[in-house]
Amino acid sequence: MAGDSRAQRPPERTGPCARWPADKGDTIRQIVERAGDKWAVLVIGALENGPVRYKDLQHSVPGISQRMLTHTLRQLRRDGLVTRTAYPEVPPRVEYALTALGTTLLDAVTALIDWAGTHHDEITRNRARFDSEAAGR
Amino acid sequence: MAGDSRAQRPPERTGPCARWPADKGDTIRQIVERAGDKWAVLVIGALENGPVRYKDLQHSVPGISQRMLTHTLRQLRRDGLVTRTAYPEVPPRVEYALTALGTTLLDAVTALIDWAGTHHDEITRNRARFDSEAAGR
DNA sequence: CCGTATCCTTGGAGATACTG
DNA sequence: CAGTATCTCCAAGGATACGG
Repeated sequence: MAGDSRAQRPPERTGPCARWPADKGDTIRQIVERAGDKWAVLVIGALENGPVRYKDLQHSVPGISQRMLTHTLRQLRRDGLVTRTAYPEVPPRVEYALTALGTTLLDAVTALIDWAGTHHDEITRNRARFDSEAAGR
Repeated sequence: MAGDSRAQRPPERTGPCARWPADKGDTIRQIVERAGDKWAVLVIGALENGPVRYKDLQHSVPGISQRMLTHTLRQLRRDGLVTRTAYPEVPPRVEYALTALGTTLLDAVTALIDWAGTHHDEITRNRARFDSEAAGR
């Protein structure tokens, strides 16, 4: 009916894809993407062995800018993955640490990194082959 | 006069952070980021139960654009995670399927999704608390 | 039906300077 | 020392139209 020439942008949500819980889908995606976020993963990794100060984090995660460090820490705090503790001293000292929840995420991410490490060579070979076939052929 | 007014992006690599293998670091990161890539994960999930045609993938992954579907499939093929099979018929038919390697990645990603599902409520609560504290206070 | 090529918008992310 | 505010740039991603 009503021949809508141009399907008017159905506000279709990400949709019931395959297997995941559709209701929580949005949040789940955000969380998974956090695990794929370069800076978030690096920061979490840097906190592995206990509390670290802001400044030290900048050194532990070399390429990161202040902006991104602050931003990432805020996200992680918001999700309850890290805690922030400010000591009322001079000079000011602030320490960040993983929560229990954060530690479990680190474990999950570590599993993924292990997978990547295990198949690293195979994937590199696959890419080389694919590229040469695409180019040369 | 070589006036590089603006420090020209030192090609500083991501650097020896924390714990991962520094040599393979770059590739590892790319692979992990693939697991955090929304579309890649959704496409892989859609391929879980055997080969799927291009057109059907568009429906299985609702929000995706042709551009991104094609692009994602190309990446996944390049890494050797999916295969492409074109049947010389009319109308043309092309099927994509997970490789053995792709299946193992799906497992790893599924673990992460499970983690997200398990802690979904807790994280949602954390966020709500954080936001209300930040705003109200 | 299966893609590729093109245009265009948006926000992610770096550099810099300033405040508590 | 620990952050915030502001500017800018670029590339990821959506819409669209066309080619095989």
